[in-house]
Amino acid sequence: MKKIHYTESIHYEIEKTARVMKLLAAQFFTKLNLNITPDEYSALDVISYYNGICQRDLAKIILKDRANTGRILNSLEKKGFIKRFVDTKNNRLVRKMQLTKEGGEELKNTDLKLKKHLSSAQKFFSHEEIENLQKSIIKFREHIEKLLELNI
Amino acid sequence: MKKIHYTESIHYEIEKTARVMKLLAAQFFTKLNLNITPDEYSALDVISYYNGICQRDLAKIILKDRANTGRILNSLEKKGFIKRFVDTKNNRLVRKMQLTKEGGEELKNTDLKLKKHLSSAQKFFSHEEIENLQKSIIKFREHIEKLLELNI
DNA sequence: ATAGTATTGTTGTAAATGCAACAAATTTTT
DNA sequence: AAAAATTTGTTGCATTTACAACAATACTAT
Repeated sequence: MKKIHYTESIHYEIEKTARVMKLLAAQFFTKLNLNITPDEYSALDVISYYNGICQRDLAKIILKDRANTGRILNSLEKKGFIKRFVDTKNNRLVRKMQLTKEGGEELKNTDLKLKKHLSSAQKFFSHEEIENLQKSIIKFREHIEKLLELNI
Repeated sequence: MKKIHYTESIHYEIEKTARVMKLLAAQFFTKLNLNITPDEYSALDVISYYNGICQRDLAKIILKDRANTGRILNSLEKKGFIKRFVDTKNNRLVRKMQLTKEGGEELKNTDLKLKKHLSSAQKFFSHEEIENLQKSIIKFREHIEKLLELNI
C-alpha cells in the first residue's frame, strides 16, 4: 500500500487552511488599522454572545489556555472594552465578564469594517457550500477529538 | 440579517480542527517516545518526497518561515537524520538536503509507530469521505489564498 | 473533622513563531 | 559598468504560546 505523504494528508490541508486564514486575519487587522488583535476580536465576539461568561469557559471556546486567555482579557480590560467582576459558578468563585458600552461599539465597528473588506470574498461560495463543508469538518473533528486528552 | 458569530463561522471550525490535530500529534509523539517533533517529522517526510529540495522550497511546504525552517533543519542535521550541501538553483547558491540512512530509518520507524497508533481512527471514515472533505477544503483555501499577500 | 482532591485564575519560564535586518551572491535596470 | 533590486539563508528580537507551579477556595472521602 502506497504511503500517504504529509502534503497529501487531510491533516496538512487543514493546517494549511488554518494558517492561511490566520495570516489573512492578521493582514486585515493591520491594514484596517483596528485597535484590537484578531484574538481580542474573537474574545469580544464570544463575550457578546455569552454575556457573563467566566474565564475558563471562554478559554475553551477561543481555543487558548487559561493563562493566555487571562492575558487577552487583561488587554481588553485595559482598553476599556470589557469589565470583569467576581461571581460564583457551581459555588465557586470565578471571574465573569461582560462588554462595556465601548466594547460593544468596538465590536460592531470591527464587524462592519471586516464585512466591507470581505464582501468580495463571499460571492464565490454559496451559503450551502460553506454549510456542507462546515458539517463535514465538524464531523471529522468530533471524531479525532475522542482520541484526545484535553486539559483546559 | 443575523450576525454570524465567531463560533458559528467556518473560520472557527477550521482553526479548532487544526488545533485539535496539532495537540493530538504532540500527545502521540510524546506518548510514543519518538525522538523527533511533529514539525521535524513533517520536514523529514517532505525531504523524502522531494529529495534534494532547498530550504526555501521546504519552508513553503511545511508552512514555516525561512528562519524557523533553518532551525528545524539544524536540529535534524544535529541528530544525523539529514545532510545539507550547497548547490545552485536558477544560478543561485542554495542549501539543499537529503535524508541520511539514519533519517530514512527514523522516518520509516515513525511512520510505523504512528500508523499502529492511529489504526483505530481510520475505521470511522471512508477514503471517499476524507477525499471529498479534502477537495472541499482545498477549494475553499485556494479561494481565500487569492486575498492573501504571502511572503515566504 | 481532617486530609486529600478538584476547580479557577495567575505567575513564571521555556519553547515556538514571525518579522525585520543583515550578508552574500545574482539578476535587472539604467 | 555601476547602481538598484532580488534571492537565499542566518541572526536577533519581540510576541505568542504552552506548560508547570502556585494560591485560594470548595468539594469529597475517610
